[in-house]
Amino acid sequence: MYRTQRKRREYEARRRDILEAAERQFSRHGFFKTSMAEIASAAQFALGTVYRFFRSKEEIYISIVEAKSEELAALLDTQIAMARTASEKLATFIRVKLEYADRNRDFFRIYVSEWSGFEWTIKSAFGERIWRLYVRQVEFVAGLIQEGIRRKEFRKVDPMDAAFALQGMLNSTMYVWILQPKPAGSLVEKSDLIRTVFLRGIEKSFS
Amino acid sequence: MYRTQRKRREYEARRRDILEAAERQFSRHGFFKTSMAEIASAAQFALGTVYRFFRSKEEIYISIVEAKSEELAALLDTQIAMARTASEKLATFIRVKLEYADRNRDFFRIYVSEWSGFEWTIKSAFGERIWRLYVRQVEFVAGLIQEGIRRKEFRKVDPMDAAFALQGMLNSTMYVWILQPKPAGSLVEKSDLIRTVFLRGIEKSFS
Amino acid sequence: MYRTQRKRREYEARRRDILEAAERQFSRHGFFKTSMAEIASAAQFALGTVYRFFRSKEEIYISIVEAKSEELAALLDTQIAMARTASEKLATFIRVKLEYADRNRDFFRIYVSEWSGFEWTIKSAFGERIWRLYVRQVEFVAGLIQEGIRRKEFRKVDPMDAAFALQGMLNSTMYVWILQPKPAGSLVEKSDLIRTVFLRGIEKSFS
Amino acid sequence: MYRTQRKRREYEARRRDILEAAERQFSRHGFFKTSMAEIASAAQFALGTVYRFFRSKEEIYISIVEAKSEELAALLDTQIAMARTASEKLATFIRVKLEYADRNRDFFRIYVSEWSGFEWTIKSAFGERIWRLYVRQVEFVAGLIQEGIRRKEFRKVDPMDAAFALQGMLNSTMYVWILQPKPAGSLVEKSDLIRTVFLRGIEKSFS
DNA sequence: TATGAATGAGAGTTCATTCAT
DNA sequence: TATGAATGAACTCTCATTCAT
Repeated sequence: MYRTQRKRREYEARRRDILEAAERQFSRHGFFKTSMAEIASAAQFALGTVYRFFRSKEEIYISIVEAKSEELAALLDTQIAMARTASEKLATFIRVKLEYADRNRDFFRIYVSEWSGFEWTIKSAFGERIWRLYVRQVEFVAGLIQEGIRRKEFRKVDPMDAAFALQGMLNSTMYVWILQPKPAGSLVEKSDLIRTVFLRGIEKSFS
Repeated sequence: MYRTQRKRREYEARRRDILEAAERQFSRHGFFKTSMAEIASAAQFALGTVYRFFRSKEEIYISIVEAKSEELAALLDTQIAMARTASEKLATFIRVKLEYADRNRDFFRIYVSEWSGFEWTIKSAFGERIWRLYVRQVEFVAGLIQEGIRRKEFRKVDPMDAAFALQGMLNSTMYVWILQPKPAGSLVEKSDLIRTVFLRGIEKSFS
Repeated sequence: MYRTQRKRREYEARRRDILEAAERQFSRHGFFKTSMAEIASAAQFALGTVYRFFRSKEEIYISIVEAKSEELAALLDTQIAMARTASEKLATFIRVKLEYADRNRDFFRIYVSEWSGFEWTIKSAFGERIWRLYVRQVEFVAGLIQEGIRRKEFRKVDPMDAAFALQGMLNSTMYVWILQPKPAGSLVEKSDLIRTVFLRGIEKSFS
Repeated sequence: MYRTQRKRREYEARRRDILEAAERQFSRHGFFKTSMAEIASAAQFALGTVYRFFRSKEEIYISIVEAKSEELAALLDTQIAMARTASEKLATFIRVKLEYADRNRDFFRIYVSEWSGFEWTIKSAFGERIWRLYVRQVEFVAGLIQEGIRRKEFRKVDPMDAAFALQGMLNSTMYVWILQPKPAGSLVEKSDLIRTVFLRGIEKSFS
């Protein structure tokens, strides 16, 4: 039993090593220009070993996106639970997402791609899984907006449309920051602007 | 001279044919999954002929982006010139860009990629040209915002940050619309939401 | 038109070159141990060039079998047409097939495999095409036997069973001869035995 | 001593388990398309364990052929010893071999390959061992024919040539039967035809 | 100028075999 | 002794680019 446990832990550790190496390579050269040989070598494994953990390159890519999405989702759940009003919840969402991107710069190189220009080049089954993850997050935001409308905090807007717009502001902001070779200052600094613009945009009255 | 002119016109026509064919293919299968043979065949040219007009596949890709960017820039210049206040100018910007995306759905499959997840997979020299095009448009918007601040229409926000945020809202909205297999309704319908949210977000007082 | 004709001829010539090289390699090392790189190199072409002519390795294999099968079938038709009695026709069949094997030793290394141990390792679609070719030849022989029975030359035997048995005698004989590193004497010499044994086996009376 | 004996028995049992599993897999997917992992898993052993019993995949393949050959040889010896005339002995040979194939359909998928199209794909040393097994059986039959000639039962034919021809008839018949997805009737039924044809072919006078 | 056959580096993936546990 | 994770050479196939015609 102990032995099985230990084996399992080691397996998970190796799997994580590969994912981290792949994340690094993908973020540097993109999905298509990163070869399995590069990933293996960056993870300090033989090529064949990588295939013990992942069926294909696409499987690696999607595993990265899924893992990070779940981590972020958990983070959001915890933090947002502590906010009262819908406005506060949205403000928390904005801040936590930007903080997370700040700490996971490599990954967000890919995550931004998640919702743009990537998935139709990948076998549709995979593309779909990623798209679903994205939509889930947007729906989560739409729920917060909906709640705010019900509570008369926000004006009557289409929650999904507004949620997509907010995601766009965040992603665009993140993207700009990510592309800068030497990012000047932290990404979190930008959260003020986005919060102010978006909340003023949908709130009924202003503080 | 006349003959040279005609030749030049024919050359340009062929070049455009190839770009249009490539645009179609790229938008369907993505940059990496589109082969030069496909482009040539879609443009009704021999493979070798394509190479008489473009040095490489990347050259084609960037040429598409440049051509469309210029077309859109020209359109924006004309239309915005007719607006008075900064608010009106931004509203025009939002409307014209969405209208243009509406009419160029194929291209925007790629254009959205322009500012996300694509360019670092392409030789940096090319990536840079595309990035510059993007920044130029953002600077154009930042200029409009700057002007609004000067005229006391807008609150004091960082013009570039605000401009990037607006681009993000637009791109995100476009992206969602583009991904729908059968786009329900026109993209222009969404311009109301974006205009309201963004302008309310940065305006000093509200109409 | 002339140019097209010439191109076509050159295309066919290259195609034949590849088939001949592949035949040589297959017969030496077997289907699975022969790599496309080997075939290309033996045919004096670059690896990619081979793929201009054949979609896959299996496509090459089946093309060889088909080409030879057709050649042999044509030969049999011509020669058998000149025989009168069913016995003479069967004798001709035996002789022509052995002569053909004598002249196409390399190929028959593969052809014998055609009806043994090979096809279930190959994608069934291909296996089927080969199996059909084999059955067609057996049916041809069964037709000759049937005719002999009708003419009262042969005893009443199941024509297909008898035809399979004859093919077996021929293939086995061929196989033995093929496997000998330095074949002692010609294969045709063996046709006397097979003819005598088989015809005595099914004829009503004996000359 | 007892303990050693038991160990030996267990060793042999494991070895046999592996051979049986391999036989099943080979007959289903062919030699090359069967992986060692499949064999191990089918035999309910770990991959590494298989290598404790057999040096290589080829070693397994040849071991199967050898085991079956010996089993068949023993069977033939016993049964043929009970026959008197050479004709009867040959008839017994035909019947026993077909019966054996009937009971060992899986194996004969491979055994037919034994004498066709397979061995030159395998390292020659192995191919030779198999070839020797085959020749030994043919020589056995040739001996029976020789005896028949000496006893004036058969006409003067080349015993080896005739033996190869008989093997061919048998193998071809077996092959056809094996390839049928749902074998109609038993293989033994076909022995009448082969016996009649072959014996009439070589006998001096007819019963 | 236009062509498209030829090229070959490089991709993703498999699997027989080894060896530390 | 039994295990199965690790290995990496070898495979089939793709496609951007070149260049003789």
